[in-house]
Amino acid sequence: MSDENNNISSDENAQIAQRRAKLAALRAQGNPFPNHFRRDSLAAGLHEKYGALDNAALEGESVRVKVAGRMMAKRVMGKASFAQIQDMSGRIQLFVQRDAVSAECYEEGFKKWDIGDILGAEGTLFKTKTGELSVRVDGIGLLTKSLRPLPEKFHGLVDQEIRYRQRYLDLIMNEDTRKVFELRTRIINFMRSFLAEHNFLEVETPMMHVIPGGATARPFKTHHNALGMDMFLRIAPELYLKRLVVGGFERVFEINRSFRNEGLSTRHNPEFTMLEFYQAYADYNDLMDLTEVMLRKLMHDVLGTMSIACQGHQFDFSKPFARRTVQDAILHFNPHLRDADLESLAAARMAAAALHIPLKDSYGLGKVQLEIFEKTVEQHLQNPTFITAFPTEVSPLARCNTADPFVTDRFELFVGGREIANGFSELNDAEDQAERFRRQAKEKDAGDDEAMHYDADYIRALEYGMPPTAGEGIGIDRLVMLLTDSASIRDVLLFPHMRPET
RNA sequence: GGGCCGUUAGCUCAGCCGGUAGAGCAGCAGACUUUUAAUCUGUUGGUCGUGCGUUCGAUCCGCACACGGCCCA
Repeated sequence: MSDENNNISSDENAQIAQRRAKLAALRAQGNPFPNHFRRDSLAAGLHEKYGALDNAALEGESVRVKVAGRMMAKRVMGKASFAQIQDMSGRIQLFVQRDAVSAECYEEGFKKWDIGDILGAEGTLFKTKTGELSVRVDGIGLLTKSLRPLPEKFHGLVDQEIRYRQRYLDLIMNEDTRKVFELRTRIINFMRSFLAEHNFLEVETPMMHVIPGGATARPFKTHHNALGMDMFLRIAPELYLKRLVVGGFERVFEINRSFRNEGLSTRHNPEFTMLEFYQAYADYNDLMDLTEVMLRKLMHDVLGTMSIACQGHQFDFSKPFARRTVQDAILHFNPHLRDADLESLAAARMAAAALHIPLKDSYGLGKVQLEIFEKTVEQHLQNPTFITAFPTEVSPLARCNTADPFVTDRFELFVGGREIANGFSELNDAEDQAERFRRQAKEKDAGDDEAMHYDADYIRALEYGMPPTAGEGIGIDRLVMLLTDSASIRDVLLFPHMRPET
């Protein structure tokens, strides 16, 4: 180990120096980072089990406990002190008396320890005269010396930047933050077990792709040294999951990261978590039904409510989700438009121009319709709503509708004006898929760097035959934002992407 | 990418018309054996985000940059 002078950070201050001096004194007496203490209780468990008893009953049972955690409060009153330690479950108060732990331990140990230090303590449970369940400590030790002072006890840590950059500190200080991430995990666990119960097989597919596919997005590029080749971080797992359906895994899902090389915003992080699942012998209507059942059960089981408040709006999951097509939705929210305005490219372009929606010359009717939809409809889709029949032009992996091949058998689910899920009956016609890849490749050659590559192996897989299948992707981060009332994706990512500190 | 706002002690925040900075908490020293934002007495702590400019003089005014927040594309 380096000595004290070699290893100091640039933001040292007097308080840290004082703690380093205390640590140096501890080192002189022995190992200041012992790892022998074993607790037998967590704070929340004690409150749950003994919180209802009065002091007479508690003292009568003389319950011995060993607890450990970070000291978050310390109130010294001469020869007795109160402290609060925080563990993974919550907080418990310690009552530390000099005569119960020895004068040596009290004066030279406890009184010199700092808020933020990690302690182990044992003793018996009792209730103070104000009724707080506490441990009457008869043995206590320092388990880890903390060198940095914690934020102020009352206001806590408020600075957004520090909360994101030093999430560990945010988690120490803010119970709300801990709750968000615990809920995130419960949401993901729910979906995992829901799908497993419905006979879906969880799989892991490559995150490093030679041909990035499954979405229209710019990829991150990396390089494989031994193979001497560029590779891409995946923008979606879709094409690999469908290869597995070809292979006979007729229900598969994956929950993991994808990467898109785009800007950062309150809704975009370069790496984000998607759930994708695929079900053979099902179509997009089956998946809408499944999604509705899954989200309702998620609300019920995990949140315990069918109505959620997010950013000042209330969303109701108790009623059947509305379902309407892209065209119907456009007409509904633009009463001045009529069917004819969406039926030819020229008319749709005029309608878009009247709405001040910028278009590129390359856009066909489908893309123009989608632009109008995004600019005039999405924001109004507050309660859960499935939008169906997206134009084929903007759905290169989806199966065309049999009656109207201009659109695909595809849906997106919107809540609070935001897309939560995207699913469709899969295109399993290898020749049609090859033709769509060729069109995408042409657009890529023409300069659209978000257009898809031609994936010959994927076509080969389809040529063996993929059963009729429907697939869906759910943006986990955005779903968690919705369910935790979070304004920014950074609030639901433990370590959101940040520019380097200066 | 554009607009607006922010950056002052470890943390949360003040700081008037430009005259080298304050509070609370935390820390340090002391008192205190049922406190809980403990209390009481005393006290340390600052390259005011970075750089340039204007000025006799800049935390304050101007410009640029960095990071963050909000809104827009």
